[in-house]
Amino acid sequence: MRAQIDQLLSETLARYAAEHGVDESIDLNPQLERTRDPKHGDFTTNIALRLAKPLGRPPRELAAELSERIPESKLIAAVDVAGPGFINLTVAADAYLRQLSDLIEAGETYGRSEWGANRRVIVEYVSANPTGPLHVGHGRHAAYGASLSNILRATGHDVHEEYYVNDAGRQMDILTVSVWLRYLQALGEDIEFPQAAYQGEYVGRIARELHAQWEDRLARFDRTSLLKILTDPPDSGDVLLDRIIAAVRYGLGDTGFSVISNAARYAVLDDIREDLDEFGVRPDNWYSERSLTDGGALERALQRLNERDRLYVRDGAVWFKATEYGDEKDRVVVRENGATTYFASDIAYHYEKRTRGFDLLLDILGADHHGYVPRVRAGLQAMGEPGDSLEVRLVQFATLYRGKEKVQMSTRAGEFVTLRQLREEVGNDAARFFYVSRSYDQHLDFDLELAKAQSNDNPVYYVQYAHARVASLLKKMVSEGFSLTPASRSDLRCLTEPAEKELLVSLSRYPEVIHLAATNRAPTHVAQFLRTLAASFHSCYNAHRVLVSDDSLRNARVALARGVQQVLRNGLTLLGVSAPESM
RNA sequence: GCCCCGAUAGCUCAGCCGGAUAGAGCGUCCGCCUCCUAAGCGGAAGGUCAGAGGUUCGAAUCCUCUUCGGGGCGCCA
Repeated sequence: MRAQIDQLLSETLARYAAEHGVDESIDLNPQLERTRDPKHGDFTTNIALRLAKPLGRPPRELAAELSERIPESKLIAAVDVAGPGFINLTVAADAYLRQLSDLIEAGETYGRSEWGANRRVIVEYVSANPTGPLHVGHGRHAAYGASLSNILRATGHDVHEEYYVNDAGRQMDILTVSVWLRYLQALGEDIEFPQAAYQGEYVGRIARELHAQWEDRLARFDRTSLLKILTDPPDSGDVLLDRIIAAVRYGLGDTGFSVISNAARYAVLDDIREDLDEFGVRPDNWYSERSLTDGGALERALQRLNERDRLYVRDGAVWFKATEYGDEKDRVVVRENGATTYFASDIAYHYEKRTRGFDLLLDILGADHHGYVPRVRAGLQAMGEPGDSLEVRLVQFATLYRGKEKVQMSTRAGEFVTLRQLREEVGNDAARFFYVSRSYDQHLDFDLELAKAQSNDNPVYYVQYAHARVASLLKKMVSEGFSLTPASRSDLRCLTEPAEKELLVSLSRYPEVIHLAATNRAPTHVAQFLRTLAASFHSCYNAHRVLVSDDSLRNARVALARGVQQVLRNGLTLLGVSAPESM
């Protein structure tokens, strides 16, 4: 609806510009908006106000001249000039009724568009290290990334969802020795478990499974030097861990070490996969960082950078000339000890995404990565890819509260509330909705007490209830012997109450909301819209009986209720929230 | 020191590309079920949009500075 009116205005402006020889440099975007106050009609444009100065005309006169040139359309019932020079447009009542019929006809496809023109987008999100269960912060990323992917898909993008598995590097080694030390304890060895190692309960569980399978065969080597490290630890936890890693790797050999490492990784990844799956989050692909090394992609990427003269050696390390692409400083890609950095993997990974044919690489990252963005973009550019093929959305932190008290979270210390715990407490629907009810770029305070209380504070029930109410209404209609007769245009003309008009307007806005949500990468717009729509529905439902004896009026109101139900369901589905038939 | 995010009703937050009288929920107070689900609805009270400048016909919205919060700045990932 909005697009059609936009078109009318563009024609008007083009016509006016041609008649008066308007300079081409002047922005003729009509800036069409929905009105907030029904007294101002349905749509308004400020174009006369904005053009008044460049054209040297009084805004109200200009508005009047433009109004006269708006083409005849059965969409528009009235055009008024108001206030300082707004042009207010009143949409013909029948246009809304037509929209309602179209909506019911379109069903689950209502709101979809081809706007994205099949642009290939890869959305990378969550990508948590497989060193422990997902916590509440990851849940926000999961809900956001999955909902955004759905919205982009609904607006005609070719979307591929991916989870990048950071399964290489030191963190995995720390997990490995954490498991191994617990395994030693399972064997009955009396050792001090280091503070710096992973404390979580799952570490012990993996260790016990290893013990059951391997008995003592993963500890058959001389452990005296290792035990000495543990009984007389260095001050730094990191140094301690490095020594333990070296000692365990030496004692077990690469093969033995990778038995532990693989067991730990698979156990944690399986848990993450299952957790996300239950949360309705299902990436199309899990991309292993190790596969970059094993498949040679990392090596090839570094080689390519070298061929392009973007690397140099200093202090025994290999550096990438990130400053040449606007980064603050150059960055290390190969450390003095010969190990490649996480950043090196990321250059290779992002380049690899481009070679898979994606037009847009959309990364959903934590806000703590903001300093990281320029260098990844620099990496892409240095590889010969356009810098704007990378788009990064930084999700602000979710802070957890228990009532007034902030819950400290640290993966390594094992002090966290897991996503799974959260889901079990508040339910998947509430969690999904709650996570996207705040804009991704704002801090989110997640109060467990409040979420656990299952009070009416949680807006998901409110929206779902509206959906269930319609379902109940339709059942009631059948049990009272009314037939579901599609409403004719003349039936629909019975919808004359202000509350009904408000609903019709709301329903016609839905496609615009989806479009806006896609443009701004903001599923929250959908969530906010659903709350507003549900509120309008509850209000209307309370004021006007649907199952009245008058056939025309009943058919019309049933159609309106079905329209509401359809839009609620479509919106909830995009957010990964169920639309229950009864509550 | 540099960078990112924020400050809107007692609390938690919406507020689109700058637009007409700044909204909702919770809480408080007063009402509504012999009637389609009361997980609902109606009404009342509640505001220096952190502060100060600036741009503009017009600023909660854009720019600058200040204050106060949250986070980040590694040959970690």
